[in-house]
Amino acid sequence: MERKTRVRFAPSPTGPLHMGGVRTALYNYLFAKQRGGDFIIRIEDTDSQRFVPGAEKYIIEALNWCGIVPDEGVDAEGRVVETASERHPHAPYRQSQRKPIYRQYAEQLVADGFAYYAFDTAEELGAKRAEMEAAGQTFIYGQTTRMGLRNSLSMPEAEWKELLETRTDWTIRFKMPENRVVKMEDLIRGHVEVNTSTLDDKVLWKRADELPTYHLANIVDDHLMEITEVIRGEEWLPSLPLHYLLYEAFGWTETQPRFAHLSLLLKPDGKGKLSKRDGDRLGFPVFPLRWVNAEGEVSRGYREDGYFPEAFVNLLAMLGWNPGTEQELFSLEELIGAFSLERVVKSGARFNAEKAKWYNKEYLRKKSVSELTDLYMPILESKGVTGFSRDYVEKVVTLIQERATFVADFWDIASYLFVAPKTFVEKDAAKFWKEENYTLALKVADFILGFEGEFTKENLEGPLEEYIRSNEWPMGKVMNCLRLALVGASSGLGIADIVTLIGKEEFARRIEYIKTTL
RNA sequence: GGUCGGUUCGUAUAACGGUUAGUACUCAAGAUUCUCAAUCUUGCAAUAGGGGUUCGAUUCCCCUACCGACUACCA
Repeated sequence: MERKTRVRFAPSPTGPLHMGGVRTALYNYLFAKQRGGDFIIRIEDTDSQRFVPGAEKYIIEALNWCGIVPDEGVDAEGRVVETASERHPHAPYRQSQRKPIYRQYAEQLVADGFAYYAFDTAEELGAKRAEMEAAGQTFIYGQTTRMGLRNSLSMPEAEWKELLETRTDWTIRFKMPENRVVKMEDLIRGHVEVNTSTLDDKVLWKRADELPTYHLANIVDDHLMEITEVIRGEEWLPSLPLHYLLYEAFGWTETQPRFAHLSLLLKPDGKGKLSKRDGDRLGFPVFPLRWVNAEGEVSRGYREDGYFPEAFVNLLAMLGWNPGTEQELFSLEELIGAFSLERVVKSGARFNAEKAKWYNKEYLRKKSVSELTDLYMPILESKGVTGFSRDYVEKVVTLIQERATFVADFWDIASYLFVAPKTFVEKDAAKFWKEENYTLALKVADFILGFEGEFTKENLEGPLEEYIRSNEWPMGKVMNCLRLALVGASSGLGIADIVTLIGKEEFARRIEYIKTTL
């Protein structure tokens, strides 16, 4: 039976979504869309201790910014997403709201002999663990130790049944079978085998808050929501055998989803996975959107740093996946068409900030002048620049578009097209602002001021160069002298471009100013 | 420590037994230009080590090294 593809991204609202998380969501989304399936966002908030206010909203907003919109799930306001005309038998999508669902499944496992009640307190277990570690050993709650602990397997029935009633801090643990080899298939890694004798009895459900742990909630929800493929981070690979066993215990193996475990994003330098600290240290964002935590600590975001969402999505897609061709630039739509789990790389990908910038630069070049102008206008305003027509700004943008990586670069590249330079680069001035140069340059300035006919680059450029050449003046020196007056440095746009853009009067003003200054 | 996963230029990756080991980013040099940028050209640079299997291994197997994840009443 061919089932409709349904995948989910299941973040835990314990903080802002890391770019690695966005990549996981993206791969899920691409996989689903390519197959005409559903992409679901499920919030895994079963850990009341680590809940962070605002995190869920952040996650939804971040995905939204990337163009990753769910077919089912919750939106930023916490509403159930309604697509098309379909109703959602799978709601709610927040595990805390699904609380009543889980207990029966956990109890069913106990009844069927796949799980048991455990009454050891966290303190008792902590002490045991410390004790074993002191002796150089590792404590695991499992087949070798469970009979020596306090649970419904080791205690007389009457006794544990009483504890079940009187205490509210017990748990339900999975009874890991002994010495069984679990054979698993991963869509990315292939065949994986693990012997259950190395595994412990994981807690599935907690009486204290009447909530399941990840493992139970995950399996139950994936089953109930008819998930067909689970694409998640590599950190889950070690618990895959447990999940297989859980599907088996529930009798759900027929509809068990297929699994794919993605490798992690690594630090650009040194060892370990990419962390929040790396961004601060190396100067790039680790999060899609800016985030301010409860302590007021700010983490920068790709959006706020000036990355286009298309660029961000593109660079993320290429971190651990490749199309098998030499194409590097992909729109979301193209990614949907080209994506495949078979071409996802097994090894961890080291993030490279330079390449990230390159992507943005490419996307900036593809943008329309009009769109870039829309983005640049507010920046100009924030610089206190007013009084320039949109037409003028568009002309500026046209000239500098291919020189920039971010829209914010526009100002650094060509602020002199809006305001006269106040300072002059000393080194450049020393090199070009010499008498033998500027006497000539001032004559050229007079030529420009006296230029008749329509004042455009096309009209001016030829005659201007011709004038300098015919006099056999040194082109480079003269031009750079003028540039110094116009730009404040000996680098920048062509003289004809600058002059025709700022106009004769402003040109004259800058020439007068530099005469008195240098 | 144990379990599982991984290892191709600095980085991202291609080559799914046969290539002068390709491409992109970065970096360097040159060309071009009134400068800078852009652009174009060229260059630097890799199969972790050791054993097998094979006519032939980047590719398959084993060992070692290194990296990573997991080893919570966290996800």
